[in-house]
Amino acid sequence: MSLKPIERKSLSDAVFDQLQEAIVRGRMAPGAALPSERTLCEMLQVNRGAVREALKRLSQAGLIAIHHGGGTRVLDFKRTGSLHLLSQLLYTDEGTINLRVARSVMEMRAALGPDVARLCARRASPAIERSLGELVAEMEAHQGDLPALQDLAIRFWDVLVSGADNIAYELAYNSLRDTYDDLREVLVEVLGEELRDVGSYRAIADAVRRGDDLSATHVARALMEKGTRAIFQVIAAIAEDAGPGGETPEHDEEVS
Amino acid sequence: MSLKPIERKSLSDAVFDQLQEAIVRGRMAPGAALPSERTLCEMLQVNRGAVREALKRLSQAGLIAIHHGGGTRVLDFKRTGSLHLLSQLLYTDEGTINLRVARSVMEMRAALGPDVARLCARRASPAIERSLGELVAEMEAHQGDLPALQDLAIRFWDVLVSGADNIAYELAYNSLRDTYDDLREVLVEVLGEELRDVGSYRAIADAVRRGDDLSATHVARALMEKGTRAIFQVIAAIAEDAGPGGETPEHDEEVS
DNA sequence: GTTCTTAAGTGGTCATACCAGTTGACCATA
DNA sequence: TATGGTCAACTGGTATGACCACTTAAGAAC
Repeated sequence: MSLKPIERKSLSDAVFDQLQEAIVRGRMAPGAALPSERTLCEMLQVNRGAVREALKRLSQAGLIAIHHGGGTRVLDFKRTGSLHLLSQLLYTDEGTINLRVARSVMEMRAALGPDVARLCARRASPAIERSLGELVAEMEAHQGDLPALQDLAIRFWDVLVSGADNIAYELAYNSLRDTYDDLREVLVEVLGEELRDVGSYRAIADAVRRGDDLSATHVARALMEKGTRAIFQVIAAIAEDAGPGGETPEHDEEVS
Repeated sequence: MSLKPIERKSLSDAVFDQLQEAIVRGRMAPGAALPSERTLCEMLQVNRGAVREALKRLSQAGLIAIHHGGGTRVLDFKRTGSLHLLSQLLYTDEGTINLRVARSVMEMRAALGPDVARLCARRASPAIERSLGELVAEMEAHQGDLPALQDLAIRFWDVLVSGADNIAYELAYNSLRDTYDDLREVLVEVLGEELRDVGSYRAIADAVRRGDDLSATHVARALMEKGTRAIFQVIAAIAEDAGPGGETPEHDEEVS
């Protein structure tokens, strides 16, 4: 039997989640004033410390602005938020996936992936090259086992990103991977063609070993285009289903 | 006369800053145990609430992991941190600029910029198109005034990013812009050639209006390459200065 | 040795008091 | 009218002490 660890949540975490959800979902518009800390205590039935811890976190996340003596207001997270918000934005109130967010993630992946491969080919250390080779070998040993390939592909990119020696890419990748992780089961089939293309992963690993940045870039681009195309087809199909009229989702379309 | 607002800092902010600095600078290695909350109170001479608020924030930022009853440990922020850390990483202990971080930011800018232009050309609303046109007109009216051009260029990208209708790009851009803002004075000269190229901004705005995504992409790429090349020359020169041996900084080189 | 118990230490929660900054109404003065 | 002063009523910020919940490891019991 497979049991999951019990997930515990501190009070301040619960307060944070509730407020973050309200803000990110737009139930509290930018500029709106939050209730005072003491009022929140009453509404949420917790002590002030828990509320303050939550508010401080929201402030740091760029969701609210706290002013000593002057109240607390909601910010426009699209202007002040950071990438880690992606995983919060991915799901809608009803638990369905927000297609616009999913599309955004795939687009960013497609834009950064080739450049990650390029930089890795230029800068990778022997240790990185070896790791990539081992991962590809494992992929070749798991042809057909899609979930295993997905897992290996993620680890492949973990290594590739760290080999690119670009801290901005590493940090951005952390957020993208978090979001992608939430979509794993959904995407394993959609991205099947990309995941099964072990030859391309091999080609990237080889290009990195040779220091052939041009080749690494092109292979990576072609590889990611497979997945991107597949995703966009799915999105278009759902959008068509929900309301015909355009090839892209005009508003927040969803999929369960 | 130009007076700046007095900057105040709450105790928990001060605690947060001190700990974040220690972690990000590597003075506390990943896996190391933090002192207990009560110990930190004594060391920092503040009450426990302030310490807890700071620790909660560090936890959310992916810098530490708090375990109820089991202590608090430092995480590897390169694996768990988010993009907003960039602005913290930009400066070294001595207040000099970390060239590897600066290079990372410029590389990410160069990778995302053209795709932002592409998506904006595909999806921009008439309001966005008009904003871009107005900004370019202002640029043309300020030829030669480099600081003004820099300001307008930032606003140009603000609009372009929001027009791309990609939430991931918007959030990532927030962090990049924060980091870039810290470098404004330093970069205004280095990026002079890029900033003076108002024709390219005009071309992008026009391409967006026409919905010509291909043209928008190419012009944006060419535009950013000017700046990227300039930056890399400066970095190479400094690296050469500090210690000859390679065209890229081998370790954390710095510039005041 | 293995298992259980227990004490010490950790983070989590709570209540209360008071300090510090902001706001707006009101008033005095020029 | 307009400027500045005063004050009361908010707001968030800090402090303290107590207790609860959980983890860990040392020691006792088998």
